[in-house]
Amino acid sequence: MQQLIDYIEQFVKLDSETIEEIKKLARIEIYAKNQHILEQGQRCNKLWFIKSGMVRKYYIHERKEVTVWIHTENETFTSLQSYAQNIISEEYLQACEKTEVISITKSNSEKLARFPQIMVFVNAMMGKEFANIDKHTKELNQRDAKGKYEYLGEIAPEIIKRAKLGHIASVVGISQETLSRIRKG
Amino acid sequence: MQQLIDYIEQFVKLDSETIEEIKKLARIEIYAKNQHILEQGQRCNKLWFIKSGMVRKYYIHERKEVTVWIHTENETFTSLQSYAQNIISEEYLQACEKTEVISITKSNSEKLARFPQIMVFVNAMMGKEFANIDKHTKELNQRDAKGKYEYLGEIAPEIIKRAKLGHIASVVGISQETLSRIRKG
DNA sequence: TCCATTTTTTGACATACATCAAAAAAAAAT
DNA sequence: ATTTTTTTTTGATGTATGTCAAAAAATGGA
Repeated sequence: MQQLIDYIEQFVKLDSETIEEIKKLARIEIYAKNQHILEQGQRCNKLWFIKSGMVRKYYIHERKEVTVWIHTENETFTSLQSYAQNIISEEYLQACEKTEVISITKSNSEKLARFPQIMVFVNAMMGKEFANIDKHTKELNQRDAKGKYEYLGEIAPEIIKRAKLGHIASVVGISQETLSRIRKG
Repeated sequence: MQQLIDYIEQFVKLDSETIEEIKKLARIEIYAKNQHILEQGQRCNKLWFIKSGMVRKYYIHERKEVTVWIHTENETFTSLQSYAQNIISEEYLQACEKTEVISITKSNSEKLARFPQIMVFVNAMMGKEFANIDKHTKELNQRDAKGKYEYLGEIAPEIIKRAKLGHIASVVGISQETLSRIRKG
């Protein structure tokens, strides 16, 4: 649990009461390699923080998987559309490796909302996340296949190192074969 | 000003005190065709709502303009990276037509934050905006040039009708020539 | 109304990348 | 250790779309 506290404290200092409350409301979950954390059609009512492992977010388009993003240690994730709007998810969340996460349910996170520090954290995190997505989308659009791959390497080296070729290719929107050729040189 | 009130009330009912405060803190601004509302390098400290007209958000990449989005009546806009993180903007905001907007400065919007209804509105709007960008990015990536154009037509018919060819092409990430050919049939 | 500027269209051409299929390599299972 | 399955690599081929350049059309000003 300490890892999550440390993560939050990068954004905002927490007092002990708030820390206690977080500890009370958060849960540890463990997923095996390839196990799904969330499946398409389910309602996503949790936020997760990765203690260890790797999680892939993807959806199916015309019978093919499209990997949206891959998260690693000390990152948070959720299926945002589903979580924020309480609709069923179009996305799957899947552990790529044996993965240990800390989860907070939506109703528990709403209990935390009365702690002002938590709201500051949530807003800061959302703002940062939003700005990042915005930036990455622009960067990827402007580059050719090699450039896309290299850009991903800059902003997310862990993905490049640990994820499978096909998943990486899908994240940046190129074919697996093209990525294989790029890697050769 | 009533237009903005109506817009907010789509998300949340406002009491008269809150309405008065909004009226006090918001300002009307008028921009001529092609006039810039924000330039690259400036800090963006306002949120805007369009009463009438059309606003283009773009940035320069390798000496060429890349149009990010085009907003029309009854929409809000800002340069989010700059506004949220208080950094200088990489984006320009430009009126495509004679445009009338309602603006609220960041410091004034922070004054409004003590009205709970306003916070509900801001969160709902941000969540919706976030989910939209997420969705549109995915949709556009999956389609060919014609499909991209048609998708834009579905989600933003006003853009298709009123914006210039080159700007529309840039929004969906295809060349102006290709879009011209698509339109021919 | 005519001229100047901007925007759109058209044509010719080049190429980056997807796709399909099959081989090779790596990982997992027995 | 062998076999099976999964993942990655390699080769051959096709095509959608970008780019460049010039003409046509539309727009706006004087």
